[in-house]
Amino acid sequence: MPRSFLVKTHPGHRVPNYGRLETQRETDGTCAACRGLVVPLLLPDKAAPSTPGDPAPPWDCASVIARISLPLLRNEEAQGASGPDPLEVNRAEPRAGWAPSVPLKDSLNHLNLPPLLVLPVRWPPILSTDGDQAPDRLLGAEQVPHPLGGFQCFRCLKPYHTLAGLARHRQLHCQEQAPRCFTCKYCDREYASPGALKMHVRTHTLPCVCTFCGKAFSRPWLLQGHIRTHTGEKPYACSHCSRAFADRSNLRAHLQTHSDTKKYQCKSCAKAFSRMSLLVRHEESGCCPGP
DNA sequence: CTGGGGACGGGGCCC
DNA sequence: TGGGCCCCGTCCCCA
Repeated sequence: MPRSFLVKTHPGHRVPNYGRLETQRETDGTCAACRGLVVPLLLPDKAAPSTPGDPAPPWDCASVIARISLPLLRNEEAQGASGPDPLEVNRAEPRAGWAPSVPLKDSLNHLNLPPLLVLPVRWPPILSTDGDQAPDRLLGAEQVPHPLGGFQCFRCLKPYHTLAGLARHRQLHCQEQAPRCFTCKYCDREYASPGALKMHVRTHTLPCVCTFCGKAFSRPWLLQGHIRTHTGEKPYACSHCSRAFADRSNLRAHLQTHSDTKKYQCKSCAKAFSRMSLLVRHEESGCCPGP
């Protein structure tokens, strides 16, 4: 039984470039749907163009934020729009080297994301011609309350201090709705992101080697915990008894033994356990025979 | 069979 | 963007 319990499996495979996974940074490992720009919820006033019918400015992110047309990003309106599809129009004249592998409209549609938190940064912008592009309209009716200067996820309202943190968080939503399969070449496990696969691949390559016994680990902090088994260091002491632990998780599990309330209860016999694994083992032992 | 400790994998968050 | 750290969770083993 593998200890990797968070392996994601999806139909279909996508084998990444393992050389890059192991030796280089992934510079563009996000799915096409993730190739968006997460913008601060407060847009500067100067972002709004002054007059309708302005010629398209030089392509840059700021101009996209300022000039992108909200309705054109909404799924139902994009699908029901009359006349040439602006996304199709844009697709007809891609900037050399910037075309995404998945059409922008497709990536946005299947995501069903609220507008304006996903903006095309590698695709010619969608320009509005009605001139109604004030920041409040840009944010749209789905704007949620937020602290000044902060960043907030539209989907789950989770606040973030930094743009980078929100961007990373948004990738989770992308993965939820547009799972990609990155398969490990060592064990065929599949992951939703190249970063997750890269982390997993380290469990095969094991770059962190113990100088005491030569045992190898995937991450430095795992090695640190292992070295404590040699040194006997136990920095995590129980506040209820004199026992100490080398691993904080084990201290946490130990603290459960001091607790009067046990979190995991058997549905059949009402017996409670301090750990999920104990409950599972109890149920598997035959206490809870199925119908 | 149960309780508990040891070891470790993976994701999220912060810097 | 990567590393460090934390948390959650699991499996293995032993008393």
